Amino acid sequence: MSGALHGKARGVKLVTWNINSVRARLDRLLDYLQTRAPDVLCLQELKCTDEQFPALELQAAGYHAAVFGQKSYNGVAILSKEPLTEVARNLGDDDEQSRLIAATWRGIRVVGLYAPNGQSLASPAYRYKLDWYAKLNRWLASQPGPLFVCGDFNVAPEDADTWDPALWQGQTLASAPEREAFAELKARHGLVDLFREKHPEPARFTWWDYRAGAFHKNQGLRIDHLLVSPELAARCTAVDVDREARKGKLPSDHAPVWAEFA
Amino acid sequence: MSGALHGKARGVKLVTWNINSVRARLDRLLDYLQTRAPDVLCLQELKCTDEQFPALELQAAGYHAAVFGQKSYNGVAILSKEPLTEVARNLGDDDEQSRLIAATWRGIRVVGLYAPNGQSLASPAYRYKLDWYAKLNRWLASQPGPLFVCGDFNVAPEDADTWDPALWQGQTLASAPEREAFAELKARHGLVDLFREKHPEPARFTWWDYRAGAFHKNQGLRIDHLLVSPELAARCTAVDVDREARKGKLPSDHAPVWAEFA
DNA sequence: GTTTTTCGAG
DNA sequence: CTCGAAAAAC
Repeated sequence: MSGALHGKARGVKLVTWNINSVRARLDRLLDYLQTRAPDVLCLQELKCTDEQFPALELQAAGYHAAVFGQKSYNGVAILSKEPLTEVARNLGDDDEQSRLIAATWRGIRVVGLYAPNGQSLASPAYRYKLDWYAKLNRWLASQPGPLFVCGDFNVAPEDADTWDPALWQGQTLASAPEREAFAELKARHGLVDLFREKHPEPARFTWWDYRAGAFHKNQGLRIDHLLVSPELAARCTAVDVDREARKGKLPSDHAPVWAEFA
Repeated sequence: MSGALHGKARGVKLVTWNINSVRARLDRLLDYLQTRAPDVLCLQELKCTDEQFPALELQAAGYHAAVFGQKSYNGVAILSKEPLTEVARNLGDDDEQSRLIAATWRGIRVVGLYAPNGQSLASPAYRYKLDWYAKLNRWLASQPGPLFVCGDFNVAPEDADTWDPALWQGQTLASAPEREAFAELKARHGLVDLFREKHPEPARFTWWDYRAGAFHKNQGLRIDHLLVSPELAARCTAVDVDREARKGKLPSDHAPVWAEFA
C-alpha cells in the first residue's frame, strides 16, 4: 500500500462509532461530522433500513455513504468525504442480519462490522456469535490489503478491557472462546489492535451501560476496536476514544474510536 | 343565576383545551396559565392517572384542580383560580373511561367533557359514541343551571366546521347521527354554541391533524365547543380560538377555545 | 435502568 | 405527527 495515504499533505482520520440508531441521533452525528471532520466514519447499529437512512442530510454535510441497513436492528454504514468503491455486504452468505460492510477508500480496504452480542453463554446467540467470527476470519482472507477493520466487536480482548475483571470472568463479551476468536483474527491476518498498541493502560473503555451511572463511574468495556494492517499501524500518529460523544442528553451507549494517520 | 358573574369588577375567562397528554405538555400548560390567566380551564385527554397528574406544579401556579384521570387514555380535569365545589365524574354509570367532569364555579355548573371519537361508522366505537351522547343528554337534565358545557365533542356540527365538506360528507365526526346528537344537546337544554354565535364565518377550526402540515394549510375541524345557557351567552363579550397554542414545537393537535364574560 | 423499537390510538 | 405502553436489547 506504499503511498496509499499520501494523497494529501495533511493526515487523515478514520473513526468507528456504534451510534445506536442513526435516526434517533442524527443531530449528534451531524455535529460530530462538522466538529471532527473525519475522512471515514464507520457506523454500527443504524437500526433502520436503507430507505430510512438519512442519506440526504449526510450528503448535505459533505459525506458519501455506503449503507447496509436492516429493519429495527443492526445495520452498518461507511461515511466518507471521498467516494467509496467496491462496496461489499456481509460475509458472502445469506445471513439475514446486516452486520458488515466493506469498501475501498484510497486503496485501503475498510471493513465496518457489528459483531453479534451473544447474550449468554448458553444461548443460541452465543453459538451464532462464534460461528460469525469463524466466518469473518475466513472471509477476511479474501479481502485485498491493506486492511482497516473496525467496529463493535462485542469482545473485550483482555481483562484490562473490563472495569471489573472478576465480575466479567467468563461472561459473554469476555469469555475465552470469544477472546480466542478475536485473537485469531489478529494472528491470521497480521492485524494490530491499534488502540491497545498506543495505550497500554487499563480501563480505557468504549462502551458504558446506560444504567446506574456506569459512564460517570467509568464502569465500561473496550469492545469497539480498530484492527489494522502493519503498514497502516506504522503510519498511525494518534488513536483515542471520543468520550465527549458519550456525554450530554441521549447519547449512544458507545463512544467513537478514532485514529489519525500521517 | 343573576349576579353569578358579578363577584369581580373585571370580566372572567373560561377555556377548554384538549391538551393531548398533560405530562408531555406541562410546560405549555404552565405557560398558558401564566400568559392567559384563565379563571377556569377545562382540560381533556390528560392521558394520566390522578396520581400522575401534576397537581403540585399547578398549585404552585395558583390553580386548584378537580381531576378525573385514567391510565394511558382519556382523562379530564377542571383547573380554576378559585376552589371548585360539587365535583362529579362521568354520567352516573360505571363507564371505565374517564370522559367527563363537572364542578360548580361561582354558581355556574361547569362541565368538561371528552366525547368518544367513534373511529369509523362501522366500528363498535361509533355505537359507543352515540350511546354516550344519549346518556350525556339525559344526564345534563340533572345538572343545576346555568350551564357551561365545554370540551372536545368530536363532532363538527356543520359543513362549515370542516375544511372540506365533500371529503367529510358522512364521515365520523361529521355524520348525520352525530350532528343530530349534538343538535339535540343544544335543543333540549337550550344551550348556545358560543363560538358559532359570535363567528358565522366558516373554516374556523380547533383541531388539525399532526400529519401533512394540516395546521399550516388550515385543514382542520371545529370539534371543541362551548355550549352555554342563554343567560351566560348574553354576558359573553368575546370568544375565540387560541391558534398560537397550536404552533411551535410539540403542540397538542387541538387549540384552546376561550370565552370572556362581563 | 435506559433507550429503542413496534404498536394502537387519534 | 405525537403519545403511552410494551417488549427487546444491552
